[in-house]
Amino acid sequence: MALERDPLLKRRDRSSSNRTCGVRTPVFPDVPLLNILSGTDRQRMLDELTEAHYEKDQYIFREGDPTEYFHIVKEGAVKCIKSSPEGKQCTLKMLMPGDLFCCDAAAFDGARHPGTAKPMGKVSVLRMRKQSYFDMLRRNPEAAMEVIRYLGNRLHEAQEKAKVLALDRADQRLAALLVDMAERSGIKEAHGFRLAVRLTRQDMADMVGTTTETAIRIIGRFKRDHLVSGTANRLIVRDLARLKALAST
Amino acid sequence: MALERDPLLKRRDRSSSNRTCGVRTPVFPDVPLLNILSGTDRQRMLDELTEAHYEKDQYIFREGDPTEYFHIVKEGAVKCIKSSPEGKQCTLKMLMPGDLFCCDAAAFDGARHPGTAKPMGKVSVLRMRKQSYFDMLRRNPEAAMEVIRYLGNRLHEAQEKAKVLALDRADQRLAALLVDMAERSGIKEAHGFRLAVRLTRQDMADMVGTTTETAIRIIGRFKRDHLVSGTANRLIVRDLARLKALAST
DNA sequence: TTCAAAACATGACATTTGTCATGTTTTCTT
DNA sequence: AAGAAAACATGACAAATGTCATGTTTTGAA
Repeated sequence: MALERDPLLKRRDRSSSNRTCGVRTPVFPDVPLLNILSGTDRQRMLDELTEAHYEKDQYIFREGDPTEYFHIVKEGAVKCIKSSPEGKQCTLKMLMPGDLFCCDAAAFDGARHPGTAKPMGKVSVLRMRKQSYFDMLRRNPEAAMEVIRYLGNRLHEAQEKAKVLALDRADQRLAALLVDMAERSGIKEAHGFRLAVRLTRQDMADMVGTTTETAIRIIGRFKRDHLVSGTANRLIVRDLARLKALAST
Repeated sequence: MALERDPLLKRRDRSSSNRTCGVRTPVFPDVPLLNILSGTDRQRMLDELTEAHYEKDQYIFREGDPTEYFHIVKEGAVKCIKSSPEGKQCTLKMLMPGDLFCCDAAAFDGARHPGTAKPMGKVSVLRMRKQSYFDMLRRNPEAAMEVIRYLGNRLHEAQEKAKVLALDRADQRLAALLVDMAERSGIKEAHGFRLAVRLTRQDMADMVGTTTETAIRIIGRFKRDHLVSGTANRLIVRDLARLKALAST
């Protein structure tokens, strides 16, 4: 997933009012939504997209906050979390570069965020006031179609996740998680795929709906069986095939 | 949720080629997607919507089938199910009158259905070939916006479901299900809300990701505590408040 | 490099849930 | 109304997972 700047913008002098100070609007070649537009419409959207940066200990927004922006992940990983009244919490989705968020209905009227968005480390996101975003969609049916396509995929993903939570054991869910992470953000190394995102046992537990202890024990077993190695800072998925088999036993 | 016919169509002579034989195209006042259109566009959509009927033992479509239509539930309830390789299955969503399905991306290119749609009893659905549907969306940005809104809500619903599966115990999940069903399809009676949809313990188990036995035991407890009464044919939710409290302990 | 904090690990035990077997009640069909 | 099938019920036990306590290793900041 390339992260170069849009050549069109390379040395454009930006004067948009709500941009991050001194930063050129950056753009991805790999965000279909941006590539659908051309000409004035494209320029207009680029003008209204601004970049924001966050650190690990900040929140992009929290459950219950009013929805102001539509977002695109530019760099880094963002997790979407929800908590229960008892204080337990779960991670619904790990957003990677190119992912859209808040592209949906919750943002339509005066709605509030149904979950919290928190960076996994340093991240940068592109964002746009929701009114401009909706105006853009109304002017560009193809862009709206792209958002429908994206939301449809997210819905199927969420339903697949619900299925896994409903039917699979903790070890299968963890295996599925490792496979998914390796395929989405794994960097090929001598003995397997190193995960680009730092993932603690706690993070994994939150992603598959178990406790940290259970995740530790299961990953421990996986290590003994040479399916994975390492720890959060340098987690390596060693045997994708066997993990896949375990996930869908 | 009123189910009257659209007065505009009351005695129109229909000659559309792909309609169900001898049946007038029926329309809902309560489907926003249909009310957004007007004039020729509305008429055009009505002309292309046809009605189909199914019985309990049939499938509307199955996991893996090619996607041909966009659908709207007209009458009855439809469940969306997914199965695991081991043969276990879960119900992801109960679609009620007014719900759209396959309004999403899976239907875009040559994609296949990610799950199965099965009637809970006699149902009728309105449907439209996906090409016509997409053309309609491209011509009507407001309709596309409505689909985005609908998909956004469905996504949040699915994520909420994943959260509940990840964090709550079986009894809390069942309580949440009963509250939801009572609020969405409950008919007020002397001692509570009677569910309009026939729901066996098995159905409930599939909806909350447990086994039938566990569901039976828990509902048994609920009966002893006067939270519910009756069986599939006549299930009554008696104490919504206490069920709600249990669901979000 | 050192030290505190975070992450990882493990044991013992409790709780929840699943599994299988068997029997009763309700519902549906004829 | 009768009989078959589906739904509901319950017990005994097994397996999976959670909880709590305690100790070790790794990581990151001074």
